[in-house]
Amino acid sequence: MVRTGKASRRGRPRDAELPRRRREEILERAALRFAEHGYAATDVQHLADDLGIGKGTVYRYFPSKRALFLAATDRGMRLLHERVEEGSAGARDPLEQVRYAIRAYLSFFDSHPEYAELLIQERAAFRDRKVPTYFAHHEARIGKWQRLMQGLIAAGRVRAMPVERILSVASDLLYGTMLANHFTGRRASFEEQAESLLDVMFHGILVGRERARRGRRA
Amino acid sequence: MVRTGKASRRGRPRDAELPRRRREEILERAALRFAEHGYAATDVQHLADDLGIGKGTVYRYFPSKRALFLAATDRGMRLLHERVEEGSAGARDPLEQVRYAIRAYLSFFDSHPEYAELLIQERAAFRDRKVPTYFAHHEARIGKWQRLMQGLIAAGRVRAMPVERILSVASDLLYGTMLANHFTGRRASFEEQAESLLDVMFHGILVGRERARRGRRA
Amino acid sequence: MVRTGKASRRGRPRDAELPRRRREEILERAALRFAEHGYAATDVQHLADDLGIGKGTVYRYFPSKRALFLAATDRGMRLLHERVEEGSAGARDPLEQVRYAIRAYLSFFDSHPEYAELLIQERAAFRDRKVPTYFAHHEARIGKWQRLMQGLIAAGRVRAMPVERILSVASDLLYGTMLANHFTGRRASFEEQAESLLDVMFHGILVGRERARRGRRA
Amino acid sequence: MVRTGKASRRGRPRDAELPRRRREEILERAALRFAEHGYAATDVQHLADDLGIGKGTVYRYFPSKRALFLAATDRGMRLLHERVEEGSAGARDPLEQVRYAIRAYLSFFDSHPEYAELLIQERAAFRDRKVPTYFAHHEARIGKWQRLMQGLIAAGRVRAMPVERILSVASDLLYGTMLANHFTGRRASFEEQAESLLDVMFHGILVGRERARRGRRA
DNA sequence: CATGAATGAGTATTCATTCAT
DNA sequence: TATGAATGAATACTCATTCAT
Repeated sequence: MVRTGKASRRGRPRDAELPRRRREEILERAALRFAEHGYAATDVQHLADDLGIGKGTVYRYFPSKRALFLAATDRGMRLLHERVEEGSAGARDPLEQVRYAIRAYLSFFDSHPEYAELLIQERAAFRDRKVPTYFAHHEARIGKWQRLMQGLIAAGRVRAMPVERILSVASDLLYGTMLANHFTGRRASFEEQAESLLDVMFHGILVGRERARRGRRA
Repeated sequence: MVRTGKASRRGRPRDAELPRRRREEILERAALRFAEHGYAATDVQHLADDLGIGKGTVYRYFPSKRALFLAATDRGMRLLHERVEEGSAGARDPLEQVRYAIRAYLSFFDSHPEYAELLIQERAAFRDRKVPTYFAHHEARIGKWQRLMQGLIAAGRVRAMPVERILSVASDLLYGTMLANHFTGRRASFEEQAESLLDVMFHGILVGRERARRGRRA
Repeated sequence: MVRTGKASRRGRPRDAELPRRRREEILERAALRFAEHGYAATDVQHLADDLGIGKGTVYRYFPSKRALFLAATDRGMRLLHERVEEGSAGARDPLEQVRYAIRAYLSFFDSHPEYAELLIQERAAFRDRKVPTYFAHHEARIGKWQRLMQGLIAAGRVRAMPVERILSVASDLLYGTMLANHFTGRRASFEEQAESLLDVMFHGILVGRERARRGRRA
Repeated sequence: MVRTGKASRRGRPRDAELPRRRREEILERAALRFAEHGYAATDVQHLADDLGIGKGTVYRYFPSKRALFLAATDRGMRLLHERVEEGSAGARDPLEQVRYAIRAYLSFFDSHPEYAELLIQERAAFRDRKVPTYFAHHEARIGKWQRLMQGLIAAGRVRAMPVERILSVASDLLYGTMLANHFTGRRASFEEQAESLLDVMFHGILVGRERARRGRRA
C-alpha cells in the first residue's frame, strides 16, 4: 500500500500477460463446448463454471456470446493456417509443398474436430454473416497457391489449365473431405486420405488410352 | 340412398388424396422457410400463416417441428436422388453416366439451394442424430456406383485403383463443391463446374512427363 | 325411403332407448377417466376412442367437456343417495337406519372411489361453482335425517342437543372419512369403519365418571 | 482496505438474509394466488408482477411452478402444526390439550382458508404424489396424540378402546370439518365448532339408557 | 477488476370446440 | 345423425446480458 504512487517498475509487477492467457483459455474451452453442445445449447454460465471464473468475467473479455463464438472460430482458422504453413514450409519442391499442405490440413482437423463443428455451427447460427470465417481465411491465403500453381504450369509440370479450376477443385475436395470425415466419423488415417486425394488430383482416374480418346472428343 | 358408390360409412368422408397433397405442400414450404431463417428461428406459426392453414393443422400432419424438419430434409434427398437417377439414365456409356450424374447433382442444388442449407441446419440442430440424412441416403446409393467403377476398371478404361478411393474422393469433392457453392454464393454455372470437376478427376493435373516421374517414385 | 311420411309405428321401430343408454355409457366411462387422469388431463378424444364413437358424437350428447364432467359427478351423487336410501330402508329402528345409512355411504365410495376423486376434481377445476355438487345433494337430503334425529331426541333416546350439531358433526365425519380413505389408500373394511364411527358418535370416548365431571364444568 | 469486516472476497457480496426473506414472501403470496385462482390458472408471470419482481427471479428461488406450489403447501402445513403445538401447549390436562389442539386447528384454517384450498389443488394437479402433503405431516405428528390417548385410557378417563379408532375418527372429523367449512362457506365461529365436535366426541349422542341397551347388544 | 443476482423476451405444443359432409 | 379434420388460444421456462457491490 505504501509507495503506490511512484512505484513504477518496482513492487508487484502487474502481470501484463495474464489477460492474454486468460483470453486464450476462454477461447480454447469455448471452442470445445460450442462444438460439443452446439451454439444455442451452450450456456455461458456453464462455460464460466468450467473455467472456474464468474460469468461476468467472460463478458469482460468478450462483449457477447456471439463475439466469443466468432473469436473462437477465428482462432481455429488461424491455427489451421499456421499448421498448413509449417507443413508446407518443410518441402522445397512445389508439388511436395502441396502434398505437405494437404497432409497438414487433414491432420489439423483430425486432431481438432471441434473446429469442423464450429464451421457448421457458425453457418447455422449466423445466417447473416456475409462471408463465413472459413472462406474469409481461405480467400486471404489462396493467392500464394495460385502463384505456386502458375509456376508449375509455366515449368511444364502441371497441365495448362485455369489455375482457378485447379484451386477450386482442390479446395472443395479438401473442404468436403474434412466435413464428411467429421459427420460420418470416418476412421481412415489422414496420411492415407492425403495420398488418395493426391493420387486422383495428380493423375486422374482414367488410363492413358481413355484419356487420349476423350481428349479428342473434348 | 342405396349404392352410394364409394359409400362412406357415416360421418364426414375423406378425400384420400387431399392429405397427400397437403403433406407435400407443407414439406415444400417448410423446406424453404427452414432454409431461409434457420431451424430455430423458424416459427411454426409463421409457416402455417404462409400456407394459409392453422398451426394445429401442421401438427396434424407432423407430430413436431423436428419431425417436420427431418421429413422436409428427407424429401429433399429423395428428390436429389431421383434427379441423379434420371440424369444418369440418359447415357449408355458408364463414364458418360458418371458425367451426367454429376451434372444432375450440381444442377439439383443449383436450383434448390434450400436443401444445401437444410443439411447444415440439420447437423447444427440435431447433434444427436447418428447418421445425417445426407449420408444415410448416400450410403444407400453408393453400391451402384461402386459396381459401375469396378466395371470400368475391368474394362481397362479406368486405372486399377481401389474403387473406394475413387468414390470417396468423388463424393467428398461433390459434397464440398455443393456446400462451398452455397456458402460463398459462387456464380459459376453448374455445367462449367461439372466439367472442371470431371477434367481434374478424369485426367489429373499433371503433365505426362511429371506423372511418369512421380510414378517411378511412388 | 318410401312412406317415410305416414310410416308412424310401422316399419323399423326407432330405438327410443338407445340415446338414453348411450348417455349412461358415456357418463360411466367419463367418470372413470376423469377420476383416473384428472379433469384437465382427460382428453375428450381419448374418451371417445374408449367408447368406440366419434368425438363429435360425445358433443351431441353433452354441450361441453365441463357439462359432461358435471353430469358425471351429478350422476354419481344420485347413485350414492340411492344406495343410502336402499341401505337405510332395510331397518325399522331409527338408530339402525342411521347405522345402515352410514354403512351404505362408506360402502358406496369403497366400490366407487372414482366419485370421491370427481368431487375433488370438480372443486379444483370449477372454482366458480357456488355450491359443489356434493353439498348441493347433501342439502337436499339432510331434512329427512333432521326429522329422524328430532324424533329420537323426543323419544328420549338421543341426548337433548341441537340436531344441527349432530348432523353437521356426522356429515363432516363421513365426508372426512371418505376423502381420507381415498387419499391415503386406507384398507380397513367399510364395515369396521362404520362401527368405529358409530361407536364414537353414539357413546363418546369418555368413561362415565369423566363425563360426569366434565358435565358439571361444561 | 484491510479488515473490510465481513470481507467478501471479490465480486458482489450477498446479503445472507435477503434470500430467506424473499423466499418467504414468494411462498406467502404464491399460497394466496394458487388458492384464489387454482393451480393451473395461476400464471407465474402474474405472481411475479404481484411481488414486483421478475419472473426469472421466481425461477431463481424455485425450479418450477410445481416445486413452488408444493413448497407453499408444505409451508402451510408447517404453520398449521406450529399453531396446534402452541395451542395445546397452554394446557396441562391432556383432555384440555386435545381441546386446545382442536381449537387451534380450526382456528388456523379459519384465518388461512387458502391452505384448505391448496390441499385440494395439490390432489387435483399432482395425482402422482404418493402421499399428499397434508397426510405426510399428519403421519409425522400423530404419535404424540396416540401416546396421550394411551395415557388417558390407562388413567381410566377414556374408555378402553383402540387408540387408532379414536384418532382416526377424530382426524377424519377434523379434516372433513375443515374442508366442508371451506367448500360451503360455513360461518359458525371456530370456537363453537370446536365445542360441538368435542361434545359429540367426548360424550356421544346417546342418552345413558340407550347406551346401556346398545352396549348389551354390541 | 470480478462477481452473480436480477431480468424478461421468446416459442413449441395441446386439445376443446366447430361444422362440412 | 355421426364423424373427424381443422382451428388457435393459452403458458411454463431458459438464458444472454446488465450492473450494483
